[in-house]
Amino acid sequence: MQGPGRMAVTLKEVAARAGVSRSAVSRTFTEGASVSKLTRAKVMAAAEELGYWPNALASSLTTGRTKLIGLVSNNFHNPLFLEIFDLFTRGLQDRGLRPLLVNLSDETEPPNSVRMLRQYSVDGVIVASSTLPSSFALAFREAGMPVVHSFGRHALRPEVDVVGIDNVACGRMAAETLLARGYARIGFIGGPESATSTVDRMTGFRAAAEAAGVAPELRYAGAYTFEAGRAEMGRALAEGAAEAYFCADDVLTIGALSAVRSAGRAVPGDIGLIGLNDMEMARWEIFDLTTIRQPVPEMIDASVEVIMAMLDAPDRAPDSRLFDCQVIERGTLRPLPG
Amino acid sequence: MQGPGRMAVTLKEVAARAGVSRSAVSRTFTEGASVSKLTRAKVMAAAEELGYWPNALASSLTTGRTKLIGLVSNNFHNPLFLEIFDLFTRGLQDRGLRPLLVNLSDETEPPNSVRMLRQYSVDGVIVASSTLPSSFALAFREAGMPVVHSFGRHALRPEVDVVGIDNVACGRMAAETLLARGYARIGFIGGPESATSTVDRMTGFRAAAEAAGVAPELRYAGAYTFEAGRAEMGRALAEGAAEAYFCADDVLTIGALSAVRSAGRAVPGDIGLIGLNDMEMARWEIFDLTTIRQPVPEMIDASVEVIMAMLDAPDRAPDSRLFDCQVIERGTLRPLPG
DNA sequence: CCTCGGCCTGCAACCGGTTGCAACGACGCG
DNA sequence: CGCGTCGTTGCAACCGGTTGCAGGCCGAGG
Repeated sequence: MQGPGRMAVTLKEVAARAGVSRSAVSRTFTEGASVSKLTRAKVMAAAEELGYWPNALASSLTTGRTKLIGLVSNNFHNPLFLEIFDLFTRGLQDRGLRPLLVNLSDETEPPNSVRMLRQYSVDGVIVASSTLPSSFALAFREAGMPVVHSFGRHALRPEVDVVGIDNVACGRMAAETLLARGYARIGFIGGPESATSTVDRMTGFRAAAEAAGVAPELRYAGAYTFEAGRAEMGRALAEGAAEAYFCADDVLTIGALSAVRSAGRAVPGDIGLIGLNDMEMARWEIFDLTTIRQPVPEMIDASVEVIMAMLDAPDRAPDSRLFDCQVIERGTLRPLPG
Repeated sequence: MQGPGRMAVTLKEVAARAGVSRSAVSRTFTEGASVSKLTRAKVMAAAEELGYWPNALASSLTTGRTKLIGLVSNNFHNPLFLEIFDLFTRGLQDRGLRPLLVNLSDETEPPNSVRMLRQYSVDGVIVASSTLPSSFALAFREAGMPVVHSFGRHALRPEVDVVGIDNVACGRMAAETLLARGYARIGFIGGPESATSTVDRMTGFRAAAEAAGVAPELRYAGAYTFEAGRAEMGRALAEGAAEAYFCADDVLTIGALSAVRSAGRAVPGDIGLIGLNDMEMARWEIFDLTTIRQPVPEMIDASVEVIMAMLDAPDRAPDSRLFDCQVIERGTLRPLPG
């Protein structure tokens, strides 16, 4: 049952033991192939005794399928991404796919990663990042791999499949939420100015604010990190802060919260904060963040489904799937009047 | 230069274009093979034009090396592990290895994962977990794969390679740190009672406390999570808490901190806390955790080195590499007297 | 009883590389 | 000039599977 363990058992050995041809063994392990009950039984018995399982890499040579999916990201400092990796690995595993994790933190040009992913003949690539330029996803697609860019930027005629949220709408939603609560002077704290997520959220935020006749304060922390959020909020406080801020990411919001508290001011008493993502930590009582929830599990599920679909129909026209976000009321904003 | 992109270019096409045999092409791309300067140049030119790179999986068939390393874990809810994944992926990538990420959160028995890792012929396996039972690492080794258990339990005659810390010593260090600061009634809050890390840390803690003539309060939160830590600290407070606690993990400590603060008591004024790990978040000003630092980057570097060594000498006797930990003084313990 | 069709089976070629081996040419040396 | 050596090359077999094809077997139908 357990098999000899040490070395890998091959098709040939099973065939010999079962007294059938190698093809028969192969067919026993291939979904939908034509094998008689008897042969299958003999093969299974032999396989069981030897502890045989087909070598996925060898079969990929002829089938052209490795069931390997490149999971590429550069966000290894945002706790949200631990949740994301958890969900992606489970989602892929559940469907018989294997994530090949690629860390692009130090990479600025696509060619290296394209080459690597090609060398391993991944069946598809999931780019999970809100900060990687879309040139990466595009380069993968141009190299002939099915790609989905999760947490990427929406476009009307996208060049690669995107699963994301409407960042402009989220920015608008944030501004409206603040205004509805009677905050008059409001501000935005973004991440890297180069990240489309920050740009779009700012755009929506500003538009909604201006539509209501207020000119928002616009700030950029430069990164989606605690330290960046804290430092930027520190500067805001020094310059006479607004009454409430929309921080473009929860971890940024937590940094801002920290800065406000250690300046001896209260949240939401003195300054209101609203974040974005609703990562697990946002629920932690010590933060109790009011934030805009991004439906991460649903988005990841959709991403995996898109990749699955592309495995069968690689040349489908790319599509953009947007998910609705929703304000989660917790304790960093004063309540709605009335 | 970029090549046609669409489909994968093969050895044969390069050989044809360069006007040489397939072997010549293969040898051009194999370190240390015998090829003349002229042939190599012709091959490289052809390869460049076609955008050829050898298929790593095909070559693995004959070489027996995939350069794939199984990175298996079940800790997808502890922010420390995001740092760990970051460092592991970089460390592996830098050495030309590729992490195949395996999420064992729902898995209780090794056979499934053994089979999966064998199907993909990984060259080695890194078990990165402080809560997975050692039976997993052992099962991988028995299936013939080089294994290193990172953050695993130390043993004098280990059955698999281990890279870790001396948890008993850490427990002792924690107790001594608390006692040196004049805390008289001290307690321990562990994670899952089944995790060896919790057991060992408790053992050391209790031993050092008893050696000083104090009987520590022993508690178990049941998991290394914020909520568990918060709930357990809540119970401790309700039952009349000790003066200071050693929480067996930083995220647990943060949970405890949250409970203390929301009970209207102060840290470290009313209750002292010391954690373990020194994850990034511990430094966040809002927590400012006094904690025992585990040298994670060094440990991961060592783990990767061990795996590399095993690739060349798979039957080396397993060894246990322990790293020293160190108390990092921050703001959750009162200062040393005097 | 013969024929036809469908189900199984094994043969052999193939997937994209690697490698042992023998042959080949150039070169140095006696 | 003959010989041995070395570096280089291509052939062919092989890694562990898959799959088109043709042939064998069987039962059903005429």
